[in-house]
Amino acid sequence: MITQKTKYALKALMALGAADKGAALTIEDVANRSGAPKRFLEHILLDMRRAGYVGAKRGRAGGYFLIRDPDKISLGEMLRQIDGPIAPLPCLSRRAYRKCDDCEDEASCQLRRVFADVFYSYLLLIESLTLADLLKTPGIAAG
Amino acid sequence: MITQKTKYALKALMALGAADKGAALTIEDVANRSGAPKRFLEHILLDMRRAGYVGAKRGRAGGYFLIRDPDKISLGEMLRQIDGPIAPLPCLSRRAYRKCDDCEDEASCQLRRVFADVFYSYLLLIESLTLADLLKTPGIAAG
DNA sequence: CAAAATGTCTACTGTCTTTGTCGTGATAAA
DNA sequence: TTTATCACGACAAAGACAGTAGACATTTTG
Repeated sequence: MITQKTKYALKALMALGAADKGAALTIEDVANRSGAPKRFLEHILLDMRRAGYVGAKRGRAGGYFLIRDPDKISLGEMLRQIDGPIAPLPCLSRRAYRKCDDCEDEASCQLRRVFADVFYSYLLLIESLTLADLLKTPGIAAG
Repeated sequence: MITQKTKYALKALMALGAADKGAALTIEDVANRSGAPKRFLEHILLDMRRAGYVGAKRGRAGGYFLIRDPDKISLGEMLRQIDGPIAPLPCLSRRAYRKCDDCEDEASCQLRRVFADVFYSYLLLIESLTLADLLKTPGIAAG
C-alpha cells in the first residue's frame, strides 16, 4: 500500500499541476483540493519544494506553484522523493544500495534474482508514467 | 521494501522446498537454513501451516514439510498470505477491497486509474512466478 | 511603520506496525 | 517417564506513520 502521505503528496502535485499556469495556490487551497490536513500538508509541500518540484512565494498573496513540467516528473521519482527507496530489497536499490543484513552472497541469492525481475518491470512502468498522466482525464470523461 | 518477516517466510518455504521429499525439518533446521530467529520463525511457520502451505508433525522427530507443489504456490499468493493485501490502494484490492477514506468517486479518481495500471502489470508478473522459481538455481551457477 | 497573510522550521505526541522474546502447554516417540 | 518437538498467547522495545503546535521569517498592503 502507498502511504497516506504519498496520496496527499500526489494529490497536492495534481492540484498544483491543474492550477492556472503561473498562479500560486496557498497551503489552504491545496489542502482543500487534496483533502489533506493543512498542518500536515505543510511538511509535504516543504518536501516537494526541497525536491525541486514546486516553488514557494511567501507573504501576502504567496503560495506554491509547480516549477517542473508535469511531463518530466516520473511517478517513480515522485514516489522515491516522498517515501524513500522503492526497491523491494535494499540490495536492489541503485540510489540507496545496502547489502542485506543476512545475505552471504548476492550473486547466488535466489530472492534477489527473482525480485530483481519483478522490480525491473515495475521500474520500467513507473518511470514511464508521469505527473502528466495523473493530470489526464480519461478518454471518455465518466465522472 | 518487503518486510523482514516476508524474507524469512520465503526463505523458510525455500528451505522446506529444497528438503528431501517427505522429510520434516524442525524449526531449528529451518532457522539455520533461513537465518531467521528461531522463536520468531515459530510464528511464521505457524502462519504458513494455517495458509495450507506446510504440514507439521509434533513430538520427537517432528517438524515441518511442504504439502503443496512449489509450482502451484505463486509469489503473489505467498506475499498476500504473509503480509496481507498487496494492492497499492485499498480500493484496488480484490480480496480486501475497501473504499479509500477520502475518495468521493472511484470512477473518476485519477490516482486509482494510474495505480490500477501499475498494479495490474505487477500482479500479472507475481502471479506467474512461483516458489518453484525461487528454488531454481540460475542457469550458470555462479556463486 | 504596523498589521495581516502567508510560508518555514523544529519539536512533540499518540497510535500502530514490526520484530522479536518468553512462558507454558500439548503431543508424540523412545 | 523423559525428551524433543510443535502450538499458542502475552508481552515488549523500537520505529514508522500521521498528524499537531508553537514560534519565526517574509512579503504585501494600508
